[in-house]
Amino acid sequence: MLALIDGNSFYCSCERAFDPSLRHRPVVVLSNNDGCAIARTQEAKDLGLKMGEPWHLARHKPEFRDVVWKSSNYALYGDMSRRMFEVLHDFVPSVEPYSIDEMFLDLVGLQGDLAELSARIRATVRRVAKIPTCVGIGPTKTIAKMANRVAKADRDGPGICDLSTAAARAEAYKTLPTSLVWGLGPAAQAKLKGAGINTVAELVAFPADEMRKLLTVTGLRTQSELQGIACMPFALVPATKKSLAVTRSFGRAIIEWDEMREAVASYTARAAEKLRSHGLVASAVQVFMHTNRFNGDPPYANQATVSLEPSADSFALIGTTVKVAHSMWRDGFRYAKAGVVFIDLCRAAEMPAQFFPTRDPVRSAALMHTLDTLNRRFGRDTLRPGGTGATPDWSMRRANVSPAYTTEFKDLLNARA
DNA sequence: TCTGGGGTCCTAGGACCC
DNA sequence: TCTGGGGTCCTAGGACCC
Repeated sequence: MLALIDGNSFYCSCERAFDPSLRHRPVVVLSNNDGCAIARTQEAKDLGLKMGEPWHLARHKPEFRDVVWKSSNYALYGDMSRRMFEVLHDFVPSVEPYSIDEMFLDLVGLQGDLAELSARIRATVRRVAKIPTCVGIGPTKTIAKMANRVAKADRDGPGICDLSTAAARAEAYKTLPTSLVWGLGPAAQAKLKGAGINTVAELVAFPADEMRKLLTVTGLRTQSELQGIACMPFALVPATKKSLAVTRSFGRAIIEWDEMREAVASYTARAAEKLRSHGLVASAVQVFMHTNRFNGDPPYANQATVSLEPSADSFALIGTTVKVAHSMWRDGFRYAKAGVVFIDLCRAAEMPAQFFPTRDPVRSAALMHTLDTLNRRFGRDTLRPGGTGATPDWSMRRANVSPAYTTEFKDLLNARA
């Protein structure tokens, strides 16, 4: 049996954990560059603020006058996620983090009533990690996920939905709409509707071969999961990443190559850091840049993918990505976004040896290790490769970001007694 | 002034091979 | 009269997720 626990309005709850003035108020956390709404408290949802709504438009609407907005602060949210994980891990040995705010728990072998256990877990996460949550229980991930959504939808309910028994499922499926099912997006919903399927009960009863024709193997898998047949294994060890990206919109349009070069170099340095932190090397990289698609600027978009000598060396990678970026740069456009995506990743330890390496692998690893150690100890960007900017004026807007309460000594809260 | 970022999986179709 | 078929690999694009 599995449970899915997930933080309510997670980013907003993280902000509230350190700022009591946000309690009971409508709060929204914005995407990078203070662009769109990506997390809303219940109070903000009740006002009609939509997920993904561009804030520069929404903020002028009178109904959102009292909404408190925050720039996103991933250092804080990532650390709060880690705290949530630790609390859960004290209760349940097997925890699989699914996203920053969701974790699957393997309940097999645990004693007692699962709903009662879930209630205790939930209360402890609230008290210790300061995050309100909902819990869904079921025999497969898809069922647990759906149960979680049911729990969330019942605003005055207990925050827990238990679909562990076949009887509970049969009863619930009769009325649950397919839109609550994980993995069936707008395209799938339209097809289901066309086939006369509206409830989860109808979805489960649909002939398997027709389901395959309608929604391919993905839909078939979802159907099996809803029938209680697990197709998505519980994974205690996270799967190795297949790609790793750093992509950003700029705070203002970039029109000079020098600025683009600096941006691409900075994104590459950051992505290379991430590679190393996962113990990975990349064998190929994709670089892209494009203009603003929304504002009527003359459009230009380009991307290129090149193979690499497998590496996680910032200097080597910057050399390549800047060259690739230069090959697609065209003067006269107003660039809004660029990005670097590493693909064909493999573990550094299993990296195929090069016959003619262009860099001494031992010296490269030593240099990168020193770079990472110093930056971990003294703060990000203490040391950075030449040609990368610390906080250049094209960097993203974060006009209302909260302090890094949990990851910077200088931002620690003061307590007075 | 102003519209996010980072992932995974699946399929169709072309290139290529024998 | 009449011009194969099957397999693999790669890529682009779609769909979905948080």
